[in-house]
Amino acid sequence: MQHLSSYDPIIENLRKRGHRITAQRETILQIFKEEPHGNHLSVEELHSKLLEKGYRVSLATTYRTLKLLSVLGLLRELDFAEGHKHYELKQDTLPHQHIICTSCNMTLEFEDHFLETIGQEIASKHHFQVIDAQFKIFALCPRCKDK
Amino acid sequence: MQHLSSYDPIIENLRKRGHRITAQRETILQIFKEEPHGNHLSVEELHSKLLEKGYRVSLATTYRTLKLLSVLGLLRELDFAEGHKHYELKQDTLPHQHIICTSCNMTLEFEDHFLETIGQEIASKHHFQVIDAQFKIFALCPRCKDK
DNA sequence: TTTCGTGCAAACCATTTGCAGCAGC
DNA sequence: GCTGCTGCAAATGGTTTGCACGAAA
Repeated sequence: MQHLSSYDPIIENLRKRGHRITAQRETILQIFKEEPHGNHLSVEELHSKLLEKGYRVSLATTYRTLKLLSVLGLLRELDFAEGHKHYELKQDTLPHQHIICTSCNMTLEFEDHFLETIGQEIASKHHFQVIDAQFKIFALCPRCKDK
Repeated sequence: MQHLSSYDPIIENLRKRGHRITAQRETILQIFKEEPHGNHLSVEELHSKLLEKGYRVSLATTYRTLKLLSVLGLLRELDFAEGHKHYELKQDTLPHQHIICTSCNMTLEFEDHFLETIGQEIASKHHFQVIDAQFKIFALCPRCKDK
């Protein structure tokens, strides 16, 4: 595939670490960039969007790409305990965390001005190097709690 | 099975909500109570301990019991993103959270004096009813980060 | 006696993997 | 041209489920 020279920090990151820039990887990144800010996608959702748009990327490659980008710290891997994982771009997103309804699986993002910092402090106290700090509130949403 | 009249809040909770008190459920709770404070067990670990001690509880029942106790809010369901869940007793444990090494899966607990409160505040602002607030720091442990 | 809970084995489903061919560099 | 990446299909592994039997209340 021919690459335009448009600079992209994630692509650069991949290149620097010796990973190849393939059409599949660029396409997957493209989908994430088109998502509303802070939105997260499950593997199936991402794969469906790829197919809808006419790109032919196998499920296996989708899994492999998401895993790679997560390990490299370019994606955030979210687990809402409903059987599959969700992913969101890490760059450009304001720090935010999630409330998950354990009944209907609805999720809600809320801004986070200081949890990030708290995570850093706690980690360095124990000599750990932070990759991602996640605060998850499992709860019943307004609709479900009234049942 | 004959029950001694020893009072146990979890057993009482089950009884009140119309669930039966079976030998399997009592045994599983017993294992958790014997664990060091704040310790968490995977389903397989729990099942192995059951068999080691001579109790015959099927894997299926182990899964069903853990699910039930979690939904009832008596166990805390923890997901460390390594393919399976962990569980810990919710009663009697001081609020604590986890740092997880994404390389070797080692986990470390740290006390938490205020994250619980923060979770409550955020949730009520959005009219959610908290079940469990989990703060997880994914990081590299001292040993793994030097590789 | 009436459910509910359990054990067993089969089913499920998200994710991973072996391998041959293709593409990035 | 070398090697990593991809697609495909099969394998894997944690978790769930249908069903008949046994136990709690």
